[in-house]
Amino acid sequence: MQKAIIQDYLNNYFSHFEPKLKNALAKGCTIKTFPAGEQLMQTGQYFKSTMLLVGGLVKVYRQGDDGGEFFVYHLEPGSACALSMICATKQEKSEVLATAVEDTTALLVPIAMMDDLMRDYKTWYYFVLETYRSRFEELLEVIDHIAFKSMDERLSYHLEKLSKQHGSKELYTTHQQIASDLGSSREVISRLLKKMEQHGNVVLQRNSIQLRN
Amino acid sequence: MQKAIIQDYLNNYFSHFEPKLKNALAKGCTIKTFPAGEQLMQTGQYFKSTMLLVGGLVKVYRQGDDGGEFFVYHLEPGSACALSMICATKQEKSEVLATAVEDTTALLVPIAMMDDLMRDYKTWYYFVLETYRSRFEELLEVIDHIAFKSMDERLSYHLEKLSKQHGSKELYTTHQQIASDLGSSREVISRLLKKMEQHGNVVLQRNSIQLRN
DNA sequence: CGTTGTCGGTGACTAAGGTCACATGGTTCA
DNA sequence: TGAACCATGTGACCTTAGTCACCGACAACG
Repeated sequence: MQKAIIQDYLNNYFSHFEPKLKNALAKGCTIKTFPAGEQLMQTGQYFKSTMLLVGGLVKVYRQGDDGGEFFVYHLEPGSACALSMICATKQEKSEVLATAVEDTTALLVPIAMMDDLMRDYKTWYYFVLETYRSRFEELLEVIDHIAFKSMDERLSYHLEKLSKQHGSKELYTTHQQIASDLGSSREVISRLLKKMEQHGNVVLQRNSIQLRN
Repeated sequence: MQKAIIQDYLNNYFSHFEPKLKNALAKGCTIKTFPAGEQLMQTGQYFKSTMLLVGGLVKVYRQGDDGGEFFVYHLEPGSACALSMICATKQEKSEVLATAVEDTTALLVPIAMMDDLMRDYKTWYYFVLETYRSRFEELLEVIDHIAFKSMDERLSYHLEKLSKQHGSKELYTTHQQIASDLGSSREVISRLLKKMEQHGNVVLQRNSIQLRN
């Protein structure tokens, strides 16, 4: 039965929610899955519910007028999409894109529930604020990086981050992909990676990068 | 009497708050003023209250490791500092700097009140979310600009913004100041401004810039 | 096996923006 | 009036990163 599955998810990834809150959520939520590569969110979209991630990995990014994309942050199980929370409550448009990097599972919390949850469960309200705060910080970090750092620093940092995300020193990706994430071009990234390899910081193979150090 | 003054401020700048909410705020708030140039917020600071602006203008900016600063957004009367809201509730450190551009007046809402306000007044909770959402959007806009736009576009945009902020086509500032805001250097800004002047978009004088068009 | 597509490597060039050095011309104030 | 200071203008130069053109290597697949 679905409700039991939802309870399970909540216990695994949102264990700090009190039992009553979990029950309330289990009652109102539905489960939705997205295969890897699928868009969860487009610019200009309206939301009817907020999402709690319970499996997979989601990439959130911004699109420029010219079509270039720019990586902003990842969402992992146990986190919520701050934008969907607020856009849902306020019925505002979304301003970013999100796609599933891996097969992803999310709990959909209908906006109709939000007001009640907010009023009745301090844990929920703290959770929402905390979600916002941490995304906000990530944005500030992104700004710091593009404002103050050079490409090579940003590249190292990005690789580190990907590595932590997947819990592995072996990254399966292409130079082109990294270039889009950082808003740069393939050649530049290839060159910088080469330099890093010469310094012994990485080992390059086709379709994969191994981090040393 | 102070309570009446606070009520007055609330009526002027937060007129959409319902009377009960205004009363609750008036009971718990204190007024604080900051002379132009004073820091309202440093990195690493903890908050004991959240701020509602009721007069003046505040500049929020980020500081790089090297000491360079980078303008993020302005706060005007009628808005609240999203960061102080959340940092206050969560007792987390602040990550940005804020200084008063003009003499500034703010209402301080003690964090002890936040939980109750949040629970009892839907208007307040919507206000908090909306504050967050709009700051979030501004951050995304900043990211767009540094990621996708060239310096001359960013400069024009920044001047426009300053002009709207002060409600005047005459900006009293220095090239150096603009350069810091945009994370660039004085010479570059001077050159670009010169070019804009040649195109008839601005008129330059010592310590001031007049926008045309 | 050859064809085709994707990925990565590389040199040459360009453009944007940052840096340096120094000039100019107001402003202030003794 | 002249010294000190500040905001600005400007040429020369350098670095970073983006672009173009093209190549080789590998994989997939008929």
